[in-house]
Amino acid sequence: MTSDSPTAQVGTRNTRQKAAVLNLLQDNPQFCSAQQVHVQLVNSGEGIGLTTVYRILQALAGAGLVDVLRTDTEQLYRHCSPTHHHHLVCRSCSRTVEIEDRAVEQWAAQAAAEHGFREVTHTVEVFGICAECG
Amino acid sequence: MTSDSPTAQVGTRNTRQKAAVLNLLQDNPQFCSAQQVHVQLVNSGEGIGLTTVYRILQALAGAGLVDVLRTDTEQLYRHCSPTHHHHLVCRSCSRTVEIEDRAVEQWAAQAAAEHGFREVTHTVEVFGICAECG
DNA sequence: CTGGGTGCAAACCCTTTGCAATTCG
DNA sequence: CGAATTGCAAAGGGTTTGCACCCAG
Repeated sequence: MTSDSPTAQVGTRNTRQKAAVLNLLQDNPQFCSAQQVHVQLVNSGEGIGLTTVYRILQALAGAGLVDVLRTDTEQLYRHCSPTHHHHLVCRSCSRTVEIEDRAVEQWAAQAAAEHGFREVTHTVEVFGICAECG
Repeated sequence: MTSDSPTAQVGTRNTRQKAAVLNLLQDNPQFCSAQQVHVQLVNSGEGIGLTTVYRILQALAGAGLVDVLRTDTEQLYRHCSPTHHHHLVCRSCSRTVEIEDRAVEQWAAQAAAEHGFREVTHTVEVFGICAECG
């Protein structure tokens, strides 16, 4: 938590690979796995290794530029707005909507405080079937 | 759905292994991994295979008798009350408190409804450092 | 008896790491 | 040039599966 700059540096060098990953994420508003990102990049002609995709994705997540969603077996990444928010994800088509509400934050903070917990964080994910899939 | 026997809904037979796992979980109010459960059972003299622990834990989770919490690398299981609730977990010692608040449920339901989502479910986990560890 | 349950070992699968070659600055 | 970055191959690590044996009903 040491960088607040908008285009927070992910590492110190600008490489073709980083640009490619970041680019793909910005065009894709959906959650996708590291492997999917890799395949898509390779298919679109970008020479990039799977390892590198993992490393860049980790760096981006650490920098808060992408959200991470854990499923049963893998982690999904998605470009996101820098402000705190949560997701509403369709169980069927994975369509994702960012949602936000201060009430939840307050509720979490208060519930934690009541039990003497400090340095509170929370994870919230809402799942459902979207209108299109319904 | 009424269950009189402790191993109800988890397979069709009552075995020593199922009873042992269920027993351990009931004595342990904390989240613990399948591997931890296995080690504890073996140390206490219960002959049981790791595979079996995994299978029983899965069955219990499916039957709603235990909660599942996903961390970076593993899944933690914990005996839980049958009613809907969430957890407040200490990042340091893993002490866990069940918390509940209708406001969150309503918030999630409403947020989903606003975007046309149906069959809504949600996952909420609150993390912090408990008083003892602070 | 009979089929669900068990358990060992090996397979799985996503993810991470070792290390040499590459490339940005 | 020098250090950060890349990428292949191989290791890691929790979880699942194949298959033969076992035991609750």
